[in-house]
Amino acid sequence: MRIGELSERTGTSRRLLRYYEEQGLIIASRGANGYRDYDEATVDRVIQVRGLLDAGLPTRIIKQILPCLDKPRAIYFPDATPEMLATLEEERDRMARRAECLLRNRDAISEYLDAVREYNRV
Amino acid sequence: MRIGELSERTGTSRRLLRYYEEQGLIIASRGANGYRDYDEATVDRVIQVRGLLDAGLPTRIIKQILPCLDKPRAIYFPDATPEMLATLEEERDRMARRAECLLRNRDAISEYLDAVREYNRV
DNA sequence: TCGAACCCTCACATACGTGTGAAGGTCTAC
DNA sequence: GTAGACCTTCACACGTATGTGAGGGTTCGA
Repeated sequence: MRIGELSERTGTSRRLLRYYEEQGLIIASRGANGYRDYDEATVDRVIQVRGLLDAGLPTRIIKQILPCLDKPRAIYFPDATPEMLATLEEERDRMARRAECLLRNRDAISEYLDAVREYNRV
Repeated sequence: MRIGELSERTGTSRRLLRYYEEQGLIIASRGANGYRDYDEATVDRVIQVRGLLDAGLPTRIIKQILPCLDKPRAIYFPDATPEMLATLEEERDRMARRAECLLRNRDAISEYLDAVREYNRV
């Protein structure tokens, strides 16, 4: 699939798809004419990347954690240095803290909305 | 308390404290000499703001949701227009989605780390 | 064969959170 | 009264994710 289709199917501008490639988050083979050629799985990958970006992670980190997120990651464990594992652990904890913060504040907003609705009903 | 103390107690540069004020996230009264004067509650507020920023929310949004997060927000309900309520609801849902994404990927990382550890043990 | 609709690279632009430093005022302790 | 530590505003700079457009090649249908 070419970049236009991937763009439409993921709701992501062509510019950003090229940027993600530049950052090493997705890969594309090239046709004889130089056009990028994506395979089907890239759709999901782009959606995942966007989710992580929207969740506040920089591409640098996303690039690091993506290999752990591949579905059939089974057989080969890349040269996972202890430092890299430590980084991953750290990042995992950061993510947990972020999620906690988000949920806490989400609840607070919900409470507030409930209170306002109650107030307006009376 | 002056900006230096607030900076130390929140682990936030003076520059950023001034920026948060400029963005309407915190307020400070001024002494006769022009120095900012913060009250005790500002410490918690700054920490909350930092958490939200780290969770990926822009100051624009944080400014909007902060009023709902004040502890004794009881008595007055500000002129909560329907549009603002809708925005809040939307933002709440976005936060939930982000949190979900973070937790999902956190779990994936955990799984990966477990697998690697298992692999290295054998 | 022409035009539309793709694709390419390159480069400049913007918003946002943040750093850094200049130029200068205030306060405190020696 | 002077040095040092604090404060002020202002302004320029950077990294990151994104937009936009120029200049140019390719493909395909009328």
